[in-house]
Amino acid sequence: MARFTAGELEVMRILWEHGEMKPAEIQKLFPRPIKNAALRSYLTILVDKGHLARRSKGRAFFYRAKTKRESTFRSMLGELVNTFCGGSSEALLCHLLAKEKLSPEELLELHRAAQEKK
Amino acid sequence: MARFTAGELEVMRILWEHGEMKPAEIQKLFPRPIKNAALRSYLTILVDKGHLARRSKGRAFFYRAKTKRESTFRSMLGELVNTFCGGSSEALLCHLLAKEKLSPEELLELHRAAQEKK
DNA sequence: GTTCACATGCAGATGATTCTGCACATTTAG
DNA sequence: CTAAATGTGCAGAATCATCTGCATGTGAAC
Repeated sequence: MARFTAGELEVMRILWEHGEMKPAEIQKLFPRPIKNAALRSYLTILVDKGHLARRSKGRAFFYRAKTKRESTFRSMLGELVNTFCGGSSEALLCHLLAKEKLSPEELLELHRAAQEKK
Repeated sequence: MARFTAGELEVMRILWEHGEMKPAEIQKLFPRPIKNAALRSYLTILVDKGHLARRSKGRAFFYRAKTKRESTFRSMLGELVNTFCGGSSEALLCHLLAKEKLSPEELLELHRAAQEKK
């Protein structure tokens, strides 16, 4: 559902973490130097797409994420799984387990943590 | 490293699976109706970017993937982990374990499978 | 040879993404 | 009041992604 370009995602990450902000604040947190006007161009597009909401407060506009971090994560993870793991998460899990070099004990600990999270 | 658009990824998936092909063959396997010329437009771009190689064979051009499926997978997975899991795969693992509703036994079985894969 | 199917070459339209420049409004410092 | 700093509005340039149309070339069937 939610497909973002690299630049859009940089904006979303900041707003997911910091809540409601105005462009100049986002600009300071941006992972690379970006001009204020260039950043506002991203913001306008994201508002048009419905991913951000904005409201006037004082003399500035404040922006906040409407599209949730968690649903974007699920959507992007789903696309990855579809493309590379035949649509099932099992292959992805297997890949991660192989890569992470976990002992069975660590794995079970992780499993317990996952159960708690639910 | 390797960043693909949705359309480019559709092409790459087919070539990863089928090896070397000419446009008309790719066209038949394409997940949606696409005109031959539109498809060739993708192919040209992917060759320019270095993701595909092409060679003349008979009267047609044949295309094959230069960028490997496995490295693209790693790259996209890495980006996902960076964006949503603070750069460590652990949170992703945890998320997947919670979602997959595995029993500890199934988990250990998966773990064994992962060890073997290495 | 003629004709048809298949394949590429090329030019470019369209819209999205990314970014720039400049004008103007408002707050704050002197 | 004046000037600098900070904020937005707006117009649009540059590039890329996606797709279309038409011309041309070549092999195969007749």
